[in-house]
Amino acid sequence: MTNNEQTPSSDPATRLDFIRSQIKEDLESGKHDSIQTRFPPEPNGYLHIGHAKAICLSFGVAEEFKGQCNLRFDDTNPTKEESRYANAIMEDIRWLGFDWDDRLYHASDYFEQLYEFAVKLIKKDKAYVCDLSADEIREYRGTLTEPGKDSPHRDRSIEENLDLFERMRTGEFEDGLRVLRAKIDMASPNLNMRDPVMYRIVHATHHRTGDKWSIYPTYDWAHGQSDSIENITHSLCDIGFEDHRPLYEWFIEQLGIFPSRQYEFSRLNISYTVLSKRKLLRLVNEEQVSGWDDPRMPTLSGLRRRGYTPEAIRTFIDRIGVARKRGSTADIAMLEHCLREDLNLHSKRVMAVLHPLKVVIDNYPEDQVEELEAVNNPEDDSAGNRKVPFSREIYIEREDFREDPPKKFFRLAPGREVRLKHAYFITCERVVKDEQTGEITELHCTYDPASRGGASPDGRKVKGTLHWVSAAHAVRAKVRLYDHLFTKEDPENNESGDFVDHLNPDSLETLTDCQLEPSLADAAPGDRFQFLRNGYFCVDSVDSKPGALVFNRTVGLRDSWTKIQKSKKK
RNA sequence: UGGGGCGUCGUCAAGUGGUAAGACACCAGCCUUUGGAGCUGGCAUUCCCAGGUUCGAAUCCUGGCGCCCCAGCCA
Repeated sequence: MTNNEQTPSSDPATRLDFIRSQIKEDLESGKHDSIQTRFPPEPNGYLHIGHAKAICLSFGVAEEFKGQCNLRFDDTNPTKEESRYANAIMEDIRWLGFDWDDRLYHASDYFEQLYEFAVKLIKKDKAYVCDLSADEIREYRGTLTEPGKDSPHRDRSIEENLDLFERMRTGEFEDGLRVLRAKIDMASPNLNMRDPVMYRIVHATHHRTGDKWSIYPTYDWAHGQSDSIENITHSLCDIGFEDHRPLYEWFIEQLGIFPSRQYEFSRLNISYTVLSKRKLLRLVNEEQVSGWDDPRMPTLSGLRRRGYTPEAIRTFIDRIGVARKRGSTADIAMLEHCLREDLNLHSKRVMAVLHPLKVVIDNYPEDQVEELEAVNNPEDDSAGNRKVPFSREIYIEREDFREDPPKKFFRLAPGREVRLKHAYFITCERVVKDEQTGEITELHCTYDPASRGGASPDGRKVKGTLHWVSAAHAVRAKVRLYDHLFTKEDPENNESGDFVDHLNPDSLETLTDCQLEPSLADAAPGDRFQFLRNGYFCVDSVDSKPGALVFNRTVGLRDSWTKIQKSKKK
């Protein structure tokens, strides 16, 4: 190496994880001139944030070390895979910010080559056709502590194997009647080496190859060989495949093809959610959520609809790092922190009252309307200002008033003065209640004209600042408040039953009578905002319509008031 | 009592023989026209345990203990 420009970071604070260290070493030693990775999703479901880790890693290291990352659909099981999934997967990867240029591949592109490889193995007496049933194969495999037994078909002649294998391909046999197996070692302590199945007979229409094939390769047989065909130098996968590595290498060695190498990293788990396709599919099928893109789902499409930014997800993935231990769970608070960090910098602030309480400002002229100046984003001067209408009747947040305020409650109460953000100081003079129910229906206040804009006219302090919306100008909208999908930190690993039992019954609360400032009237699907003092919200991309806006709460603001209250209750 | 992997703060995670990074969370305070943001400080005398080697060990050796993964013709 004449230079070390390929090192992604010279910052000593940014230590390389074990994968990047390996790559760096392979480049410096001259083992590889450049690196090639791949992301190999199976098109049988939607991508979730666990996949984002794999995507960021495989595409990320390729970028950092000036190599390439292919997108390869691992479509070896026609009974589970569909094109619609493939399309959604591509959309999600692009949304995250990665690109495979013209390198879109499919394991099914290699079926013919794989078949020839298999014939080669048969000719080397390293593979054979086995007539045992699935159950029998399981019995013959032995157990964790006992070796397996050789299949009675293990010693078939090469000619017979060749003939049978070809007839498997032509579709002569029924599903499950025979399989092609690698001839390795039925006594291996590694179960994966006990003559693993390479091909099974499946008469099903494949979403790309149609009815051309009646045999399909298994993961173990297809994956490593596909890697090798694409000259993948570093095949990154999750740690569940660790035990498969000897098999991965055995196939490559027997075939004498390009020696791709597999490296395993720990899969991502996140507290208060589940990250397994099988479980997510179940939530969808059982209609526990509205679909794969329900904003509560940890799928990329769900997170996107919820209002997450790709930047936040990528930052999160960077920060949790890469290691190779099993069973590590990132705190969802970390994810939410990365989200807020990004949203705080880039979201326009607006005022929206979620639980409206009417306030009449008695000393404010009846028909007067003022256009008050409001800062769009205190974190970003270039975001500019906007005008917000103010009038005699406004809405404030119901929880911003307490008739009998507890200690440290800085908001409105009888006789108390607070600031209306961007507007005036008001003092609560009178509380109007429903005679029957006792519910507070209206507040009467007076304002101090000298405090226009929210400035203190004489230096007097007000502890609280409230957001508000002019009643006459407000835009009514529906707002959905989302919370964690599960009530347990680890719903996937709970001895006390099924994970769906721990679904959070309050994961979605829909508010139908929210009052928003008028600038929001023409917000478009996907637009993100910070509702002042409330949190970050986005316009729902599916259900929102002009004139009937629907917002999703992406994540709340950090809320130290709620924290104070909770700690007092203890 | 088969094989593989892993044990460093509540969580994620650096550290590869020279005297425990960082992030999140948490706590205290400052500041504030968002109880937001920002800022300051605190937060592992100790690295699963026990021995050993060494001037010196989270890092090396020995022996324990604990947790996770593998018995699909799924990936």
